[in-house]
Amino acid sequence: MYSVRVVIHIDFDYFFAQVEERENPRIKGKPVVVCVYSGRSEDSGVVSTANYEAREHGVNSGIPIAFAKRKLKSVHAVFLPVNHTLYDIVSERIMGIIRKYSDKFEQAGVDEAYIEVIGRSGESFEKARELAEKLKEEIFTKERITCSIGIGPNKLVAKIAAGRQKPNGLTTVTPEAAEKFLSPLPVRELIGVGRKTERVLHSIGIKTIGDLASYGKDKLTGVFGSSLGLYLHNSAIGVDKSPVEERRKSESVSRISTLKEDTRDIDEIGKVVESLAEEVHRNVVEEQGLMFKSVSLMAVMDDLSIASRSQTFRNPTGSVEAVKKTVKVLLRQFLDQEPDHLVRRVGVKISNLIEVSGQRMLPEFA
DNA sequence: GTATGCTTTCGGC
DNA sequence: TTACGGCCGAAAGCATAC
Repeated sequence: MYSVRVVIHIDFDYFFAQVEERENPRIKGKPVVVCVYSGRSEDSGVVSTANYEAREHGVNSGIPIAFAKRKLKSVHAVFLPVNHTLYDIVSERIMGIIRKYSDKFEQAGVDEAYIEVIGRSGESFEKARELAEKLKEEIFTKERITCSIGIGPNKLVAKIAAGRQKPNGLTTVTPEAAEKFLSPLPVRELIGVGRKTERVLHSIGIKTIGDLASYGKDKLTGVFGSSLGLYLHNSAIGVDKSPVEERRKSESVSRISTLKEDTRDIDEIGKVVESLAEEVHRNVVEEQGLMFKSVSLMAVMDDLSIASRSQTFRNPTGSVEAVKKTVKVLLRQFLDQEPDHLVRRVGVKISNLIEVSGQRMLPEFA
């Protein structure tokens, strides 16, 4: 029985743009910008991922494409549309390599994974580092993709470690070093600390993870309650017992699309919503063989404000009609409740996914 | 008072 | 002129239960 775990977090560097560089090495060295074009006009849309050359010019994820083009006007930059099919294939191949190095494996998104390597590294962080070096090398040799790796005693420390040296980095934090490693970092780096919690922490003089660690467990539970308080205290001292475990591909499936123009015409929006409903249903029920309990409608208004409405059923269902009917009801409600804005983008989400124990569903119930 | 579960919003990539 | 995706899980806010 090992009491010390060795957890490795692997994060593929600027993944989408790096895959594009790999597919066409001639673009390497130039700024590469992978874009999501919305189709509304020539350059409408945003930047998904940019390589480091583009980032030097201030081009980062999420900025409008037109903005990025302006910033890169004077240099020879490459703008490409996203190609998710390609990135998924490359991701799966790399995940396959990572899995070979692991005793426990957990994928965390398309470009991230955790592994636990206890048996192979014999509790030695030195050995884990050698393993990680080999892993990086195999990924690069076979797939021509670099990644940044963090090694730590748990997922929390490994993940933060991986973020310290990018791109193509490798950072090891031993259990003894964990607390000192975390202590200067801002509390916001911890999972569980969002804007609101950060503000509360700041108000009681806690800015860094070190401040949090020395604040005292009891005082902390006094402020945040025993559950969150204890969680924060443990995180601050580098303690995280959450297991590395294989998980379902995702907890929810959603599709969103940008309307041809801003509108509040319920029939116009309804048509789009219906086809999104069919898409998410196909993915969840037909492709993944799951049932679900919740259906949500999401909307982005003309001022880019975001709103959503959802409904949870008492029992799981696999019915496409249930999805279509629910989103239409939610859409009608939503338009009544938001009289002041036009709708720019609209989306449908299915969540609360339920495994259907091996049984194939009868078509009449699907 | 705290835990739990649901809904909505936030924020990272 | 000022530009603006598509996902996902985390965080926050609230209601209810114990």
